[in-house]
Amino acid sequence: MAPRREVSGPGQPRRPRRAAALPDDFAEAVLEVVAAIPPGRVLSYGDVAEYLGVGGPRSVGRVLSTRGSGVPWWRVLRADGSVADGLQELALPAYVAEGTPLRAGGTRVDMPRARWDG
DNA sequence: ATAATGACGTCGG
DNA sequence: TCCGACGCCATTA
Repeated sequence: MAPRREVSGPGQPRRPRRAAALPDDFAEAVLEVVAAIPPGRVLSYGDVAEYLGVGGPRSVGRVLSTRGSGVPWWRVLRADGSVADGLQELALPAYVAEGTPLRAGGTRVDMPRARWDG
């Protein structure tokens, strides 16, 4: 089936322009899932990876880091409900605004209650 | 090709 | 509950 791989054609755009060799497919899938998380709910990086069935938590984190802009990235955090340092300043207020269940202290999300069952 | 790094996860103390 | 160590996956030096 098929011809594939016409390497002789100079027209192949290729696009290894820069990094992000993560298949756009994967990146799009991640962004899609994140965008689907309703306000007040969250998912861990591992949850997203497990949901997609490929890659790992770190891969998901990389996608959000590189192409995270445009989606509610704060709804994806660590499995223990903590947020990467540097993002708390932006994420915590968002949780309060969305009514996301927080643990005592208000520095971590109450995962058992806030985890989205997509 | 190997080592180091990162928006992670799990285990042991 | 807090901290450190090791494992995973993909990218970069």
